[in-house]
Parts: sequence; structure tokens; C-alpha cells
Amino acid sequence: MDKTFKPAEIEKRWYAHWEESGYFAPSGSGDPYCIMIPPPNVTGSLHMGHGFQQTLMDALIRYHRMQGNDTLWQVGTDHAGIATQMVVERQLEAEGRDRHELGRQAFIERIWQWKSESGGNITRQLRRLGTSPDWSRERFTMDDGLSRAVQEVFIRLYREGLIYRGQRLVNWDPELHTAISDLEVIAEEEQGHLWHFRYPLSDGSGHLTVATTRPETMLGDAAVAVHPEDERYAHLVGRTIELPLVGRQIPIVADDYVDRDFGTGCVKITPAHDFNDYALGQRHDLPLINILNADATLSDEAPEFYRGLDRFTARERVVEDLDQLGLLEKVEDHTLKVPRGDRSGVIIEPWLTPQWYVDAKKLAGPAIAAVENGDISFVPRQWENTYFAWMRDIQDWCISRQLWWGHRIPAWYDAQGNVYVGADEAAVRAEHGLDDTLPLHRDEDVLDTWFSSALWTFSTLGWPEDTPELARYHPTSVLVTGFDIIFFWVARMIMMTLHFRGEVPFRTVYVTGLVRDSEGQKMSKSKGNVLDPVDLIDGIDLEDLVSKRTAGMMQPRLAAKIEKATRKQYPEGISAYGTDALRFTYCSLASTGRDIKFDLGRIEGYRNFCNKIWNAARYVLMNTEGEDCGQDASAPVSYHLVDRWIRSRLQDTVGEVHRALGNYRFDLAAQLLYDFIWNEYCDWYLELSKVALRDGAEDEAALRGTRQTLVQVLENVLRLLHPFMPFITEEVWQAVAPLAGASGRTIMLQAYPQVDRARVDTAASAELEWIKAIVLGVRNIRGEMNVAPGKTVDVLLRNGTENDNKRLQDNRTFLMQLAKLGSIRFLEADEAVPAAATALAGDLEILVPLAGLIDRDAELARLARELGRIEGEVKRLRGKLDNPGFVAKAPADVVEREREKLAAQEQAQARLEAQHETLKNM
RNA sequence: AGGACCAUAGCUCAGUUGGUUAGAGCGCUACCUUGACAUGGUAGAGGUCGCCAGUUCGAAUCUGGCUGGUCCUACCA
Repeated sequence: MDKTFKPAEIEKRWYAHWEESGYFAPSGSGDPYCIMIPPPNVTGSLHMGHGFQQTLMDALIRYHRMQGNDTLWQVGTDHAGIATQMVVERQLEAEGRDRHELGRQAFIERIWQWKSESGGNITRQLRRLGTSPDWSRERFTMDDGLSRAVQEVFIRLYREGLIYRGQRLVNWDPELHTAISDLEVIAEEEQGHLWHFRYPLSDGSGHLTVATTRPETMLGDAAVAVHPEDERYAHLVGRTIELPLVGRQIPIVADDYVDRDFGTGCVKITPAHDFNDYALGQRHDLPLINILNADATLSDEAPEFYRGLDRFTARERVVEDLDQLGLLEKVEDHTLKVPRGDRSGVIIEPWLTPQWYVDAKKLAGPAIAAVENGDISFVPRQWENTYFAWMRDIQDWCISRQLWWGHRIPAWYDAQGNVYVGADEAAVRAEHGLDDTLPLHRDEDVLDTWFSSALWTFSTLGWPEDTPELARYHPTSVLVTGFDIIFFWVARMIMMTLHFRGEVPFRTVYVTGLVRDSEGQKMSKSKGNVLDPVDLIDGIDLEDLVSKRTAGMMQPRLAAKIEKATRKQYPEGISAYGTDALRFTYCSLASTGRDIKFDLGRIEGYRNFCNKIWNAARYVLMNTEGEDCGQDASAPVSYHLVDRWIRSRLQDTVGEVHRALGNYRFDLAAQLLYDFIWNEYCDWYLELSKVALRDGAEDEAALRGTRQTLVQVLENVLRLLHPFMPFITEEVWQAVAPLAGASGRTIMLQAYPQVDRARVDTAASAELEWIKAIVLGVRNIRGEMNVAPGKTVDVLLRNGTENDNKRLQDNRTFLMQLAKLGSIRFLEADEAVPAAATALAGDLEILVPLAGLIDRDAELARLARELGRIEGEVKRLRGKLDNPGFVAKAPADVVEREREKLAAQEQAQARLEAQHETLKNM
């Protein structure tokens, strides 16, 4: 084995081997355990959030696979309608063409082609993370089976009256020329203005002043509204206004939607271009005057002068023109929330078009109940509140998109506008008895991407066919996802699955936090702070990183800024940490209910941890390969104290890891394993084993016992660690397993360690603590008193019991070696106490004679410091025990424990005081 | 406007039903190339647990308020 762990070659080799060997497929036996991957965008690339979630899913999958479950991880990708279409449209744009020139058919073919070129990217990246989904079952939301499921669901919901077509205001993206759902609109505060306009009363008796953030919409005004109880305007209600620039007579209406205290208390009402105004318009029977075209230029409904102008140009004109007429009263700076499309980034227009909707309210009922009654639970629980809040106020879901890439809506229209929904045109004709000569044309629109995603848990398993997989793996076990798609995806999956399967899609929703950069900023391309998980695995030099982060930047200034920041933060680029270190980092940061700040310091630490494991394995192999490790059961084996101790500690660790994983506490599991391996197995056991192997050379059975313990504990640890660090554990396991008496082709399919109560050995633990206390006591003196590391020291023990004496005889060589002693013995009863530094191990006093090694005054100071600490502790404990309330009301065992603590501290205090006194007088 | 979450060592975070000497990693200090590992070892410094009340024998932990931060939902033209 190499001296340092080199992950790159190992990862490649093992992943290929696992996949070729079919180890990722379900075993077919055991209790089913199933996770559905949240399907990433097929043409997308892996980001840190993916890396995080995939790692957690894979850890769960590998854990359950090793636990003997029939484990299915269903993998697949999403066609991501808008996102993918946009990418290809940009490509066309670069060629100076557009999709309309190409035509629908050719454009769709072009996207399929792009998918076939780039679609492997994301799955390749998933493989680099070491994920173990059943690749043979990979699905795509637009493959035949899933498309059939989508069609079936649409038709059935339509027939049940749960899908309908309606004309109403939608969120219209003037850039993409499509409707989008409420969830796809991001409203953020921006600086704008509030314009105050005078609207003259028709009878010439004066004017009203209205305030607006969108002057151009006044061309579509249908009324002015005031509050019904607003005395200032009560006399005007029912009268009319002559709308400037347009000349239309519009009414003044009263509606309690109006906030009297905002602006002038008069609101211009544009029912066709504002959601609130639309609702108000419905109440007052106002006309809808649509002044915008699909691209947000002014339509023919606007006065001729403005037609064809862009909405923002029209805004300037309207303001100018009103100013000219003396109707612009004032302009104020104003902060307002601006709705933008989450994909295009342009300002969304409420726009009147016919669209398809899902009646979400009816589907929401059972979906709410499923969480209320515990059929589905969220981890952490507080997300249930978020879910309920949204579901109880759910709005109908606009599912049609004016795109070409996606599942085309299975609806046909005749010349009269009658709608026929069915699987295909022939089916529609047959069902409705339509003559072949009657012209029908198919709906041009496609479905929202999330419509097909909502069916993911059952469509991937073969629905609407009644497949064995559906029966076996559905409902699935757990969904691992981010909170950002609880509404987009999780809620809709629950609704659809309950409706069509009559069962929940999953029992548990594990909601992960967001991965942020080391400053807590959201990672985004435009901020230039994104990290590619693969770059953390393979490393990347500075120049490549800079060019990657600044590629495709529209604004050169932004690019320069990003370049500067990147050069400052990563002057050496990013080194290669390997997949295992990355995965372990993700796990260790995965506290529930908290976003994670990704800090390179952590991954570096865990890279070092990999190296530690690697080197521990090297040591173990050096001492066991070619040696008798007790594989032959007939040879006698005896276990030394240190062997019994580490085996016992292993059991504790195994139990706690199971508990942590049962609660989705990946961070605790990672911490437990790190601590056991580094601080117990390596720091203590391996060091102790060196002594045992060298000084026990005459006892073959004991040697066998220690060698066997070395390899067996390591072998157990590797299995414990495998769900988190699949590669290094496999590589090392292959070498270690035969020596540990384990066999099998891969660690992946070995059993996960279980607690063996018989191996819990509290006596061994106690004795080892005794050894550690003495070693640490001496080391502390050595360290603080600056005793040269090469120098041995002599130690005298005082005030020991019979048991201490026996322990000393049994463990002398361990103490000698680990504390680097020249000698150690008990002080004779009549022996004079030499000037010495002192440490305590319980009642036992450890004396290190100064003997020219240690400075007396320094030791006095050290003792004084220690005494100060103990004094404080004694004072605190006395105060507590002197409090009658405590003694009377606290549970007896708590009081007893405090008494014992006090006694121990007082004892220690007395000892050290005596020693301090003695030393001072020497 | 309503709601959620967060505030613990210089940094990133643990701390399970109230009872620990409040922990870990990184960073820092001193010493050490000792035969698994300098991606290492040994020892050490560092915290009035955001602030103020309250409940309690006892609060980092429970309750209320405040301050600061993150986010979600809805939205006033």
C-alpha cells in the first residue's frame, strides 16, 4: 500500500466494478426499502445541493442494503420544460435563428438531440459521487412509459372534473411567451417610483388624484376605487371620470379593498392587468381592457398613439403626456415588490388567456389529512407547518405552458371550440362519434414540468400497468429533498399519488438544508460562488476555476469581480480531496433543520481522516499479513485487556451509529465514527497493540487474539463506514477481510455490524480508563514542565489500593511505553517522598520526581493553577449541597452523585494541597 | 402583515426528556521527522451559551419579551 491515500484511481476502478457486477440492483429478498431520486434536469449539471442530497440518499441506501433490505434506489431525470427549451433556444439564437423558423417538429428533434449529447453529463457526475442507484431502471419523464402515465392522469382528472380549462388572469412571461404558475414567480423588492396623476371628473367639477407604480396601465383603467367609508370621497361614488389620454368615461366605485391611508386613498383599477383589480372588477362588473400583446407591447386596445410600444417605453410616454396636460401631480421614490419569472428574470405581466387548471383544492384535502394523521411525516417536523399553511390556502394550479418541449396536452378542438380530451385523435373521434372529415386541431400547449414529476413515485414503477414493482416498492420509504421544492413537488406528489394510488408516495420526507458558501451566501452562478462537487473530488487549478466561474457572464464587470474574488479565495485553486472526503463532509454537516455553510477546512480535515484510515490499515496489515490471526478456529485465542476494551467500545459505537441513522442524524453518525476511529482505535488501541505484540511474544494465543482484534475491529469499522465512504472502505476491506475471517466479493453486500452484547466489557473499560488516566497524568506533567520528549521519567505511585497494585502489575509495560517511563513503582510505606510533580488518577497519586528534569517553581505554579480550578469546583458543589431546596427536592440519585463529586474534589484538593506544601518546603 | 428557523470558543458546528468540569473539527501556542500516518504525534490556551425577565432546588436546555440574522407565504395601488 502507498504511504498516502490516493483516491482517484481507486474510485474509478471500484465504481466500474460495482456497476458491472449489478450490485446496485435490488436483491429481491428482505423488507423492501425504496428511495426515489428527485429527478435532476436531464441536461443540467451537478451542483452542491445535488451532491449533498445524493450523498445522504446513498448513505441511506447502502446502509439499508447492508441491513438486508430489498433496496431499490430509483434513478432518473426530468425533461425540465422551460429550462431545457431555453438552453436550446439560446443555441439557436447564437446561430442567428429561432424556433419558429425551425418549426415545432424540427425544434423538438433538436432538443432530443441536445438531450442525447448532454444528458449523460448529470448521470456521469452522479456516478462520481459513488451513488448506487439501480441504473438499469433509469427513467426519463418524457420516455414512453412516463408519457403514458401523464396522459392517463390528465384524461382521468379531466373526466372527473378536476382538470378544467378557463380564461382568467395568469402570470405571463413576456420573454418566454408562456404562462407560469404562482410558484414560478419570484417577487423581490426593487426601487421604483410612485406617480400621482390627476383624473378629471367627467362633469368638469374637479379631479381625483390616483397614485400608481405602473403608469402605462392607466390606458386600460376601467374605474377608480375609493373606500366605502372614506368621507373625503363619499360624494363622488357613482359619478364618472374622463380617463385622460383615452377619453373613456369610467366610474368611481366604492370597495373596501382600498386602503384609505395609502397614497391619496384613490386607486386606479385595471382589471386586465392586476390580480387585485381583476377581483375588484369582477365584484363591480367592470370591463376587461387588455392593452398588452403577448410580448408586452401595447395592443390595439390602447390608443393608437401607443400601439406597438414596449411597456416601458409606453410608461415614459404616458408620464410625459400626462405631464404635458398638467395632470402629473408628483413623482415619489417608492420601494415595491416586482414579480419576475424565475427562469427568464423578466417582469411578469398578469395577462388574460385561456389556460388549463388543476382543481387543487379538491386534491388537497386527503393530502393534508395524510400528514395530519401521520401517514407521512416530515423530518424535521416543523416543515409540516409550512406544508399545512400552503395546502390549506392552495390555489388552482395552472398546468398549461405555451412551450414546445414537454408533454403535449391531449385535447382537441373543433371549429366551434368544443373540447375533446382523449389519448389520441382517433380515440377522440371514436368516443365522441366525430366524423373523420370534421377538422380537429390539437391543443398547442404542453404541461408544466411538475405535472409529470408529481407522478414520479408510481410512474417510474410502471403505472398505469399493475406491475410487481409497484406492489413491492410503493409506497416508498423516504423522500430526501430540499425545502425549496416542497410546494413545487412534494405537495403535488402527495396529492396525485393519493388520488391515483389511494396510498401515500412515501412515509417520510427528509428535508435537507440549503448548501451555502463559507460566508453563508446562497451559491449562484451570477454571484460566482458556485462550487462543482466534481472539482472538490478531482481538484481544479486556479485558472480553470476562474474561467469556469466567469464563463457565459453577460456583464463583463461582474466577471471581473468574480475573477478577483475567486483568485483571492482560492489562490492555489482547489486540491483534490476525493469522493469519500466530500461525502463525509456532507454527512458531518447534515444537522437537521439547518442550512450548511460549506467550508473547505472541513473537507480538508476529512481528507486527512481518509489518510488516517489508510495508514491505520497499513499498520494493521503490516502486523497481520502472513501472520496467524486466529482464522483457524482450532488454535487457541485469548484476548488481552486492550483487545477486550476496543471490542467493547466498538459495540458502543455500533449501537450509537444505528441510533443516529435511525433519526437521520448523519452528522452524529459521522462524528461517532470519526471519534472512534481516530481517538480510540488509532490513538489508543493501535499504540497499545504495539506493546502487546512486542512484549507478549511468548504467548501465541494472546498474539493471535491481538492480531485478530486488530483486523476484526478494522473490518467492522470499514463496514460501519461504508455507507459514508464507499471507496476507501472497499479498497481496504478487500485486503483486510480475509485476515478477519470475512469473505465476499464486495463490502457493499456485507452485513452492517450489529451490537453484540456479549462483547460489552465494562471491567475492561474501567481498567483501560485507569491506564489512560495515569498515562495522561504523566504526559500532562511532561508537556507542561517541558520535559524533553526523548527523556524517560521515573514514576512513583502513592496511596494505591490492592486493585491499583494488581493493575500496575498487569499493565506495567503499557504504562512504560505510552508515558515513556524509565520506571514505575509504588512508594514504600516508610520511603521518604522526593520532591516531585504530582498528578492524580482518582485516589491514586502519581509522582514524577523533579530529578533535575522539572523546575520546582514551575511545578508549584502548575499545582496552584490546578488547585484554583478544584477550589472553584468545590465551592460550586458545596453551594449546591448546602441549598436545602436542592437536597429536599432533587432526585436522590442526583443528590448522591453531587455528594460523590464533592467528596472526590475535596479529596483531590487535600492531596494537591499537601503536595504543594511539601514541595514548597523542600 | 403573518409564520418558521437561527444566535454556544477566532471560524464551522454538536449538546436527545432541565442535573456534564459546556464538547468536536479547523485555526492558534509550545515541543517533537519516535518504525502506520507531518494529510502526523504530545501537551496547552481559548466560552459570564445574543440581551432582559420569569418558572424551578437547579436553565445553554422550558416560558415571555427584546435585539440581530436567514428564509417562507401574502401583499397597498
